[in-house]
Amino acid sequence: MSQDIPVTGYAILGLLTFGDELTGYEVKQRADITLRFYWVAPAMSQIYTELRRLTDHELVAARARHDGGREVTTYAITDAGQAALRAWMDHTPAGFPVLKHTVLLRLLIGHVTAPDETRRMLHEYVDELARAREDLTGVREMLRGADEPGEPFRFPSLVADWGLDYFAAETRHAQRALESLATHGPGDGDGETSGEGTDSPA
Amino acid sequence: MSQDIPVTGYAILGLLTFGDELTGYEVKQRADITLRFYWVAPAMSQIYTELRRLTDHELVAARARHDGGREVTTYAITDAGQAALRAWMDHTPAGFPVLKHTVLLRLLIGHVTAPDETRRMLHEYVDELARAREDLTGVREMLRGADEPGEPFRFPSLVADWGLDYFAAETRHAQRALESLATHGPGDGDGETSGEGTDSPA
DNA sequence: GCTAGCATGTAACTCGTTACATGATTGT
DNA sequence: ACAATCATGTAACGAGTTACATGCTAGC
Repeated sequence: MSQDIPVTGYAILGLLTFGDELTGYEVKQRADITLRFYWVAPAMSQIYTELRRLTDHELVAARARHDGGREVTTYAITDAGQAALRAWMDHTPAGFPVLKHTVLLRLLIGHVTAPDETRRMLHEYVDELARAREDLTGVREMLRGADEPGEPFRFPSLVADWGLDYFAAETRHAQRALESLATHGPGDGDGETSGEGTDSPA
Repeated sequence: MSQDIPVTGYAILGLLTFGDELTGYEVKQRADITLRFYWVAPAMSQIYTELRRLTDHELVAARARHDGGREVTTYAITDAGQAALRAWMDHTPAGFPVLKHTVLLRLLIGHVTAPDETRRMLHEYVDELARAREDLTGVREMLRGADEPGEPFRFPSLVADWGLDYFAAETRHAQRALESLATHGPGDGDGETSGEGTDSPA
């Protein structure tokens, strides 16, 4: 029944399972600190579109509130919404994650540009990874105190830890690539060519 | 000049920098073994659309051939295409990779379903990762013999190694999550709760 | 008085997908 | 002969983006 909800719709529905009743604006804020790391940070307009669709399907209930004199609409998940979310979790395959890795895409065709350019790109990526780790660490800290089994932020904490490990791993991979590129920089051609690119890390 | 080419267009352009002149069909095959792991595996129709656009911009040259009696069109990158690709590499930021991680998305809201369901999902993910590693290992083997600095598959090899490490890391992360979930399975509540979720892997 | 943040939407557009349609060639 | 693979496209559609438009409230 009603299979026509995009994944982002379920993601938003999921954000509404953590207790509170949120405005579209607040949903966006939550998405920006959680979803953005391993799903997407949907545009505001997309949030409202999705909330509209979920309301039409009666998976969320919209309620008009008065915050001061201003009209705001808050959204809460309904019982039907809980059921639909669970059905989606249990009966549709998760599928394999999709990586749109712009850095790896460019590294793949590194031969079309100067080595320095590629190294610069990798260094920038390492810097951005550091920033991402800081941000996610901040989020992780916010979850402390309610991250034990049975507590509300148990799963978000699991995911945040996974994400932090992922960023750490990416940093290592980028650094390894940089090392591999550094041994053949400008005015540098010899040294042992046999034993540094095949660490066999598995 | 002519900034209106989507990233997938540049990706295809990049595939054409490895020497040969390819048909749309062959581009698709190349994309399926390389791009699919860290970018996308574009649909055939998308490949043709993109080749059409690149031809219009004169970044690739289409040539009608006769393979037997059948008309086939092969595409080769032009000098302008080389220049455009290099300009894109050097003057547009790579940006941060986007992860559409369906497994993590579902893990985030693990509290809406049964623990067994979440564990099943993670086990399936581990299985799929194993298959992906096999596939990518096969690709990696094909690159051997031309993966030294200066050789054509140097960068693709770097990327394949990165990808293999990434899959290995994901497998570890999934297994860690499984362990963390297993300690509180049905009819199982003790064991040490203090020293297994905070390995601090950095 | 002004700016920044809160709050909600519409319109145009692009990328990319699935479904459909066609036909030739090669191997069994 | 028949199926699988090679090869090329069109059409409809969907998800998500940017740009635009509006207005309120709180703090400086």
